Order: sequence, then structure tokens, then C-alpha cells
Amino acid sequence: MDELLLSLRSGSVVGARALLGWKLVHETAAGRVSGYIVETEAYDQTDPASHSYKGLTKRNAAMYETAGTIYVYFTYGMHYCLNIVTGAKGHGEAVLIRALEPVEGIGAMMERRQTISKIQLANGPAKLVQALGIASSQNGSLLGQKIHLEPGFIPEQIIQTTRIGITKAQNQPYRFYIADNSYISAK
DNA sequence: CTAATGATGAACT
DNA sequence: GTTCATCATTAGG
Repeated sequence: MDELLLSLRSGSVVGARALLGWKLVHETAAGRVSGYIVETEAYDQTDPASHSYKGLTKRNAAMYETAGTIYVYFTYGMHYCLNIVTGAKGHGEAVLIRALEPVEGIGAMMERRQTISKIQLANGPAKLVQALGIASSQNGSLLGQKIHLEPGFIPEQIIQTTRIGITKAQNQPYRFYIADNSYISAK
């Protein structure tokens, strides 16, 4: 965990790569739900596609906190997405968690997501938030409380490519995913 | 005050 | 491949 934190502090691109293979755990009242991180994207305040590009606002304030802070944002009128903040405090950057491979609490995830397909449980940023039962009230809190990371596995091969769902800086290769994993949101 | 925008997902064809 | 549901935040007047 210490080594990971060092990676997160050194920046969103390094952090996005380092997070792959880690297990994201949410301790809920009903028990543990968790999954391996298999897909991430890096965002930085110098990046036009980032929420932090136009500077600090009430919405993106969590991005300027210290590495390991959780940034949950609402978009498209109905979706929440989860980020892990990277870099130094005062610098607006974060890693978007885009997909998980479900590990624990799969029954609870299926109930929340209303699907019996394990593949469909968390193969998208808003899907994994729903599957894990993460609420917007978690925004600004630190890893290590309800939500934390545990060592998972070491990825064999990591693919680096362009990001999804953005209209600016579309050619920046800031998306990372684990090769040959069935639980990523797209190739 | 008003309007455009969006780091998406589900349901289509 | 396409459409659209749906609203908080933001920029602009």
C-alpha cells in the first residue's frame, strides 16, 4: 500500500497504471463487496478533458486534495463515477476507475444492478459505483475507511490507449486496461 | 435568470 | 451502429 501511495503521489498517469490489479473494497452494512481494478483513465489539470482544467470549483474540489482522496461526481443527470485523487495537495488530478472484475459480494452486486451477468456487473464507471453501493456522500473522504484498496494481482500485460466518452484531447493515450481481461468496458 | 454541457448506460436497429 | 433519458454544474447575460 505504501508503494502504491507513492505512485499515486507522483501523478495521475503513473497512478492509473499502478492501480491496475489492485482490489477495490467497499465495507457495507451488508458485508464486503469488492473487485479487481482492470481499467483506469488519467486526468490532470493541464488536460482539457479534465474536470479540473478550468480551475478549482465546488464540484471538483476533491481533486485538489491529497493523493488517496476519493472523488465521486454526478453526470448525465443520472450517473455517478468514482475517481482516486493523485498528485500533491493543491494540484487537480485524479484517476477514473472505469471497470472492475467482481470478487466478493457478487450476489449483492447482482441485486443492486438487477442483472445476473457477472460481466455486466462493473464494466463501466457508473456501473461499478452502483454495484459497490458507493454514494456521492463518499466524495472527499479518504481511502482507508469504508472504501479501501488491498493487494490483488500483478497484471501480465497492460494496454495503453485513448480515453472514452470525452470530446476534448481525444488523442491523449491516458487510458489503461489489463490485456485479455473480460471485464473491461471496451477494447 | 437561462441555456449548454457532459469522464454514461440501456435499449434499440 | 444510433438514440435518448435526465439534471447538477457552469458560463454567460
